[in-house]
Amino acid sequence: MLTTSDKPSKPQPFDGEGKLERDMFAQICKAMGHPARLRIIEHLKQTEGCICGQIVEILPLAQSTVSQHLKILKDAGLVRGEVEGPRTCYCLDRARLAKFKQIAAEL
Amino acid sequence: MLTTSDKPSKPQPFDGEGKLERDMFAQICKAMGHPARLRIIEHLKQTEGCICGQIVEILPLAQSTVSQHLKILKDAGLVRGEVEGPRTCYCLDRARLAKFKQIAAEL
DNA sequence: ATCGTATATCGTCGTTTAACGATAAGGAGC
DNA sequence: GCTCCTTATCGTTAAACGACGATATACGAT
Repeated sequence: MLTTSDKPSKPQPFDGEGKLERDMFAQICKAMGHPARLRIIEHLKQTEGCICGQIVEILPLAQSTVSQHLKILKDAGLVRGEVEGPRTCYCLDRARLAKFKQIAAEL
Repeated sequence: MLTTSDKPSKPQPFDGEGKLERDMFAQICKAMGHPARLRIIEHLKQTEGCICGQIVEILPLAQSTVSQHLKILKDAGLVRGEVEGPRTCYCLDRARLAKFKQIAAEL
């Protein structure tokens, strides 16, 4: 938890408690720390699952670049991709996004 | 705003409306996308202004590295540093943090 | 004026990111 | 079987990051 905790008074390398959650949160933040990826999240938010190709059309970026961004979002757990025949359908992991919001809110 | 907007139906380079706020939010996210910087924010949160040296003691990083992290946080507007004689007192910009939370919440 | 302390900045190095084009892999349809 | 179409991955490049030590700067104190 990122809430106020008892300080261990020992200057441990990075603090044990909260470290895992902090690292996770940092990864999500990092994933969202790029306008193109935020744009993708916004779009996914209001479309409830869409084909990768559509995302490519929205952004002024090459298809391979968009694929990279999607991978980063997937690695952060913010997005899931389900293969659907020859194409892939991406959708927001709303639970994950909610988790992010929750941690952010108690920051 | 990151809320639902009318789609311009033109694949503009990145979409005009919301771009500024999105870029700003992306910068803040990026700044928070590192465990050490999150750690700094957490500490600043519960100390209400503290000397740079204290932060250096908390983190297992060199003084110059910490200074760099503080600069990044300052550039993102999350932190303010006031020179106080020979030392510098850093404190959270809580309004900025609130802004971040607000945008995050309406994501 | 000098010394010591605290902080910022510089220069460097290795790693990662962001972008691209080109290529491979996996179906759908002929 | 081939041939599109869609997406992922590879290889490359330039730029940015993260870390460090060393140095410069700015004050307080002696």
